[in-house]
Amino acid sequence: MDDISSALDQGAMPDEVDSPVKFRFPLLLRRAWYGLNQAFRRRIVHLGITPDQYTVLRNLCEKHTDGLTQKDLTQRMSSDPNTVASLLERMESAGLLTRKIDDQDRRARRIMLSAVGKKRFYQAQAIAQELQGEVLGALNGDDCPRFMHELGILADACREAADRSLKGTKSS
Amino acid sequence: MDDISSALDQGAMPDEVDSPVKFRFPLLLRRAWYGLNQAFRRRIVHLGITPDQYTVLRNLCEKHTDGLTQKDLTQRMSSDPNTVASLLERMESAGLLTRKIDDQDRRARRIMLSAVGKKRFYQAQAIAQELQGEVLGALNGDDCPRFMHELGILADACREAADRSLKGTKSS
DNA sequence: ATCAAATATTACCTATACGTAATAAATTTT
DNA sequence: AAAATTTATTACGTATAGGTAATATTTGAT
Repeated sequence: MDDISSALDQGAMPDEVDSPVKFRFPLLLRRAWYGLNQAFRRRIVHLGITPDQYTVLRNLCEKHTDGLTQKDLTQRMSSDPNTVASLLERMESAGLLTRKIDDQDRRARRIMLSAVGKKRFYQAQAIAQELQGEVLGALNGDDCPRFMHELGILADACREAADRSLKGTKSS
Repeated sequence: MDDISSALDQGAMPDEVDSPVKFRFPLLLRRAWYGLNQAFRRRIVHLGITPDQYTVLRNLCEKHTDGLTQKDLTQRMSSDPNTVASLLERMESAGLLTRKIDDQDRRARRIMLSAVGKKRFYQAQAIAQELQGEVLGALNGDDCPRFMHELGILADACREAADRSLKGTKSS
């Protein structure tokens, strides 16, 4: 504890020295995610949906055959069952989708896009693509595929770290 | 609208064709951010703080001279005044920091880390660095600096897009 | 100096994020 | 097949994201 205090009272911040603020992964990730989300939220507010609701619509549109269960959606959205449940509740009230008990598994609920939901998705998709174009335009086009590949690797590593962090608490 | 419906009813999802799911920026960003956050939250829950509270502590530790105002913190965290206000309220109740009216500007509140807050930060920092090491280890070490540079560019582009999206609504 | 515009914060609201516990239905075990 | 276990969802609680409006203060214009 004395080490800590003295390190603090001197000028040198170990964290700063090791990795300058501009290059710290969590900071950049936070900044990018919140910025992108805020931009998108502001651009689609007139459609009466939020970025997360758009994510739901997109997932349903991509798998429109028989709809999806909440569990499916939870995984596809890298989200949480509780979050998805209340999200879908609001979206059902707003008439964007329907939820009915699954025939095969009566515990599960099958989510189906409504006509309104379908329409809202396509309206928002145009905006999403425009925004994505603006943002990715800041990057050299040639660098983009490699960057996305690496971001995918890190995203997987983050999810695995999260899963590991849970198991450690429960089983061992 | 007919175009939309017919496109939907055929098998081809335009979004899928243009850019495979695995490479879409918003998806990857979401996955990485939620995963990293969840992992960190699970690893520091025993310290009685959350990832966002850690971010506050880190910012205060890096600028420990005179503390920071809520406005300063808001900008440094790429966050929102409302969010920061309630965050700090909880942290003050938890004894992690103090808030007092600024001498120069009596509208502002100057935030100062407490001894407990300082201690919690250094406890959490060790965990944060370990986690960051695990995650970044998934990436080739040589690729890391370039990747971070590019992520920084995209983060800035996202923030600028968010700012643009706000002004468009108000002035023009 | 005074009044208007800008600014830091709070108050209040809705939408997530996600932990724990309860519930109900499916699956596995004995 | 009945009981124990697993699993999909809901119920409920706390923390964060962020919009709008109100408040207090500072700054700027007259």
